[in-house]
Amino acid sequence: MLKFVLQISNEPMHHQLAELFRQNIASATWSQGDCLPSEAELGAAHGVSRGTVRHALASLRHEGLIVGGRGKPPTVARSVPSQPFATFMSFTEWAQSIGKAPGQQTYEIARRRAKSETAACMGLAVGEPVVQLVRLRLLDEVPVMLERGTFAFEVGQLLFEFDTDTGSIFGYFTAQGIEISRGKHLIDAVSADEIDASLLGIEIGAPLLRERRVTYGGEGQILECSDDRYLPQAANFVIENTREARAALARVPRNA
Amino acid sequence: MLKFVLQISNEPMHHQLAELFRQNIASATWSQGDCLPSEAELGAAHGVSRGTVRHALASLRHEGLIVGGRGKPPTVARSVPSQPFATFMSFTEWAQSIGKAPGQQTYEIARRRAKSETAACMGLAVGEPVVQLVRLRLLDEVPVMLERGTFAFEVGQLLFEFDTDTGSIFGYFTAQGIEISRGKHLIDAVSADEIDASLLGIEIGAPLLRERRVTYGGEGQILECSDDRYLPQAANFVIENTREARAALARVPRNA
DNA sequence: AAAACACACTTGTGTAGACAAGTTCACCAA
DNA sequence: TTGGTGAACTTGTCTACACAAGTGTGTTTT
Repeated sequence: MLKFVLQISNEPMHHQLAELFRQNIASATWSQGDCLPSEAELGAAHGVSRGTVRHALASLRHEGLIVGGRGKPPTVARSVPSQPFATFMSFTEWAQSIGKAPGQQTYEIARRRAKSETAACMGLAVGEPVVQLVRLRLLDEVPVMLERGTFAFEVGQLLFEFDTDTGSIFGYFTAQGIEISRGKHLIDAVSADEIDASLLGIEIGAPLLRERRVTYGGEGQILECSDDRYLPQAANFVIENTREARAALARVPRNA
Repeated sequence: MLKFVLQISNEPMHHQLAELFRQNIASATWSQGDCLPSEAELGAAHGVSRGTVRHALASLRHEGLIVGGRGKPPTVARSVPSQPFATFMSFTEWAQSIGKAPGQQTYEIARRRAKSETAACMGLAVGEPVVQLVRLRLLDEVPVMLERGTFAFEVGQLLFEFDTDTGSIFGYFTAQGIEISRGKHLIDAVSADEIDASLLGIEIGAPLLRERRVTYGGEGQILECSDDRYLPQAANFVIENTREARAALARVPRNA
């Protein structure tokens, strides 16, 4: 641990400390079950006040990475940090994070008038313009997921100036200054229909892990509604929850 | 808003404030998009320091309930709070929270020696004793989920003194003083096999939403590994993530 | 009318201190 | 040897303060 290394960046000190602590956990410098150094020790080591140390540790507690109570330092609850927002929201970034080559084949991109189901999801009136896309996603050239996306027209029209076969829409939007702030994901399972089966190379009726996502911009406006169908033998979702750190996670009943 | 009402409980003030704020959001007293009162106003209203208000607001930020930055009060990001730990971990408690009658039919409960796959999941040696259970779960008498659970012997043996047809194992363990501290959930999709199909009343090969869960005790020991298979038309998982609040959530590749 | 500036107010960061609640270990008495 | 006690240390809660960074509004200048 280098003293004062944290001052090189302009980031708030408690952010830098939290990131350093996450790295210590991910690299097994602090292993699962290990006690962390005391707050006083961490403060002395980094030249910050106890309050700043506590602020950083609070973030880790909220992520469920550390647990503990009064009288003894926290212990590492688990060794795998949660995925950053961008890694989860962007297939391309995720692929790269696991050391695989992302690939995409666009089967269609079209401007359309929203039908009733789409309009409901997008918070639009029926008939308003949207941009829709069907795209196969691959890892190391192997089909993994079929993506059906519907974009609000204001952002979707930008996609006609972007080659959707070359990479990440998330990344492209971000580069265009579009703020992507929040995602809501509904996870269920469906049978592969004819299109799924044909593009993913599987039998009609095979089970697919479906993620329906609503993506929100910085003002809370809906940017995208999508339906991503994963081969379950290729990708899954992992969620951890603890009694101490509420996860933004719920099991919900279906009305049908 | 009643001044000083928060002092009636022994809970730390910042916890009480956070809970009050969550209720304000859930009850739409503060609606999505609304600005919250300023920190100074909240502090004056509740007779606490600004630091305590900020501590409570930090919890809400970590849960993704509120967003915002310098110069103006935070706004409500969404109106649905995350599910409490116990509600997510306990089918019975979840059912009750959505106003449905939970039901369960135990098809088998047995003490066995762990086979290699089970041993690996439980962190045991092959051949060590475990308690295994197959149970159908119902909502308002309608089959919803088939649960296959494997319990560490130390806790699983208690189930032979409990009627698993009457209710919640989570609740029973808690009442027996067993601390349940953390859950790890892997979500994928499978085809219904013969047992699934027979007990859930569906066709062989129909898609099921599978949740494989590892449940940890207070010392980090594994209490249970389970395989829950939901009818996707009955229940799904909803997850929200934001750029500001890291969720303990990841998409992960499968090796097969 | 539009742009720039000043000011009051807001949140975010960081420090410091006090005290309560809890843990651990050494020492002493039974 | 075992159990109890006290001290040192730990974390958790709460308050107070200072300053930076940002927002919104009113006033002045162009």
